[in-house]
Amino acid sequence: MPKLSQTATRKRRALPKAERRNQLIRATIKCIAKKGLAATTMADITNEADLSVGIVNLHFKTKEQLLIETLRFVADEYKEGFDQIFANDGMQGLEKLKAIIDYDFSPKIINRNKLAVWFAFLGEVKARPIYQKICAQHDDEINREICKLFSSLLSKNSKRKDDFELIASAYSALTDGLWLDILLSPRRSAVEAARNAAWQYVSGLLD
Amino acid sequence: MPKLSQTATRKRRALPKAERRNQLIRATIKCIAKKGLAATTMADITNEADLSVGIVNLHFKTKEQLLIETLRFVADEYKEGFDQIFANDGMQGLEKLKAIIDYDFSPKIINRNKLAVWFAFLGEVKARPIYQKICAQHDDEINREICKLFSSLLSKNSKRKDDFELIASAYSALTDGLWLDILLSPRRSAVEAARNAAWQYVSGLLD
Amino acid sequence: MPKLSQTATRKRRALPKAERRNQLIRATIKCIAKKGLAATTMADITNEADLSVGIVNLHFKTKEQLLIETLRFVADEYKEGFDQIFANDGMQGLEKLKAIIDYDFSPKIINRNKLAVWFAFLGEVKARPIYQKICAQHDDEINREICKLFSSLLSKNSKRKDDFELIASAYSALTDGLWLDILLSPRRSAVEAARNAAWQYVSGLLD
Amino acid sequence: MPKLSQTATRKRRALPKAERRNQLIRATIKCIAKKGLAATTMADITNEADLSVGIVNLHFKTKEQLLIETLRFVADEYKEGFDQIFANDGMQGLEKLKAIIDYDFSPKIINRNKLAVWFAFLGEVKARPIYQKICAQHDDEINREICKLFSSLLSKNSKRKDDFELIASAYSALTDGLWLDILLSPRRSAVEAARNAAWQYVSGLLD
DNA sequence: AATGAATGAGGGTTCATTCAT
DNA sequence: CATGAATGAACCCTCATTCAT
Repeated sequence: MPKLSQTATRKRRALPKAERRNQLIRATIKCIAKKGLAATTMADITNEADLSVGIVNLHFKTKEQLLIETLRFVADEYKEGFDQIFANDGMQGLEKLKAIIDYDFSPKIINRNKLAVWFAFLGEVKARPIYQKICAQHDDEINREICKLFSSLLSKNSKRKDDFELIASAYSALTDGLWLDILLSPRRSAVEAARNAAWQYVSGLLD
Repeated sequence: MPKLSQTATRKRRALPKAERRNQLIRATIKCIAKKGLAATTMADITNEADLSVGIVNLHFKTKEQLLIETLRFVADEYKEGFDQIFANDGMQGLEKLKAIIDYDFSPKIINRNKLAVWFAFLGEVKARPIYQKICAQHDDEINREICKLFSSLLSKNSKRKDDFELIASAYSALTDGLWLDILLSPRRSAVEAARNAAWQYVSGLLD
Repeated sequence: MPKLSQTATRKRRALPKAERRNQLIRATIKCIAKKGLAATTMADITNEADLSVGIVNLHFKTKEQLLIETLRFVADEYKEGFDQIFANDGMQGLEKLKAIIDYDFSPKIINRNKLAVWFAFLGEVKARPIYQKICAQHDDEINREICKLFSSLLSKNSKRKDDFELIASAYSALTDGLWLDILLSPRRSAVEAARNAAWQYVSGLLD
Repeated sequence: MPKLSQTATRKRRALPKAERRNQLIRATIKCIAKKGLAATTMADITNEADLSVGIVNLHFKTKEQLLIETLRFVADEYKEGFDQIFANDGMQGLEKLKAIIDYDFSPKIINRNKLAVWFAFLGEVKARPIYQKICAQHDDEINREICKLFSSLLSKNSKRKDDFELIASAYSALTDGLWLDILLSPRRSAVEAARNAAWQYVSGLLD
């Protein structure tokens, strides 16, 4: 039982639940990018959000839950943009692939904070199946779409026609690897080079 | 006649310094793979090594130091095998590249524990420049070698001749991405598929 | 993961495990008597014992465990003295009962700290079955002995002969009630009065 | 014609102050019985009462105050019934004592929730003088009445005539002890046995 | 009068580090 | 060299209290 009669409160606010949750998730992203997943404390996060320490347990039951929802947030955000492109029936085949590449290396995605968060969670995946599950969820859907896309793109290429699955995997892996590259070596030119590399891979396939 | 049975030694026999260090580093790798970088404690590590908690301070100044040396150990190990291939003058061009690919997806490298450790550290890179530095060190050298290799391989390919740097980056990124893929989805077939994907990429370039 | 590299330690000691445990249990008794079960913190206890906060989790897994063992300690201590009297075959019947009464109101038992601890735990019994279980364990044995004693004492009393169980319960309840009385009103004379009351009850039965 | 169905009122209709207080005290009793004094939180209480957390502060200044008033509530309730018996001039001597015993082991008093609350507070008495004071208040008056009763009952008993104070204390202690017994071992028969034990004690005195 | 989001001191617990043995 | 009991800063989380609504 805690000591009775406590000191008074200082500030005051009151926001819709969803807004507070987003505010906290955004703060979490910043902290993970700045200090790493291992070293980020609740105090860091609530400090960053300029809120009191107690608030996290009000909106997320535990720190672990906050982290999970943060990962989900980042994953969902990526998936959303991806889906928009795929849902766009105005684009077809190569044009769509081009759009995906542009998206994958656009400032919206190539944000070192978000990349850092993404790879921070990936780094814990082996030890935390829940992270794995969250990542896998979107990955499967994305992979299916990419497969379909390559399948149609390669349908007329008698030589590569049957390799579309392998090629789709390679394409996805290439993207992941290029992202990691960007995270590791934040040269200004890296993003452009990465996009070119992705594009070169793709165009090389379609000769 | 001396007694055959000896009294159990309470204190472990002193081992050569280097051996103890290796023992601890191997335990660290196992722990990080099992529990993740964030959740691995000194007690976990010394338990895994079946040693006392005090011993780490004896061989490594701090936990941080042990982690750094663990990362270095994994990085060095990879580099060593890589260098052996490159130092082998008996192989040339495509043969060498083939050897590299075989190596990159050989059981020695594709060990889920080591992959987990590798990506665990990469996940903290943005927050811990020291990790970044350790990774970059080898990466630069490796990249230089890969560049040289592609430069020579593509020298007769008028169309791609000037893109060897881009291609080398793409190749490295592809490898990283495929490793990540294997870590994330440990299907038995993944390794073979990954090797094929890498090889397909390479062979596609050299048509 | 906690911050790496910590500050140095100040004091140093090293006691046999059992001694440390006893030291902590004794400190716990003092704290509960002084501040109550609800308000006693781990810091209070380790302060009282002049030890560091971390030590409790070294010798007892949790605070709850420490509390349980403290209750057990107090209960065992009482039972031990009780058993000594009952095991003493030199005493018989009334003499033995007299010895029990003397014991029940001797300074060893009538120690306000221990009484406070005892009733503090009893106060939580409805909510914590584990406390209940610990108390019940000894109580059953003690009750059995008291029953036997009264059974033999009353065997020649044709009027009360069959009520020995009821009387044994009443005797035990009376003792509990008198202890509570002493805890509540710490007049100096209370102990003597309590002993007299117990004795009067007993002697009244045996007229 | 007015609509028959009314919109649900978001805010509870204001209740007379006294009623809300009682509602909260009753909830407090339930919670203490269920979770113990130490583990009962304001949230538990307001939940149990199906009210908002803020309301306690409105009707009781602090948690401590609510607890104190809860103890007072239980104590007052007992005293009230007791006083009614004593105020009843229709009964005299033994008849009155019989009524007291019946009352002490009637379902109104032998309610495990209330017993639990009562002993929960008693368990904290040494540490919280305020609880002690509340208990003592009634106890003194009750003891005086019981003394008077035994004084008159024993006036013709030349042997015990002067022991009426000791006997009154013993009687009260016996009752407390029997209550504790009931709290600890909730066998169905315990209440009846307890009443019998109390009655046997009393009748034994008056032979 | 009533609500419940927000606060933050304080709680129990963990764990890297130290050092007497 | 090796051990492991001891330390204490720092962690996550709880919960009595406040106050804008």
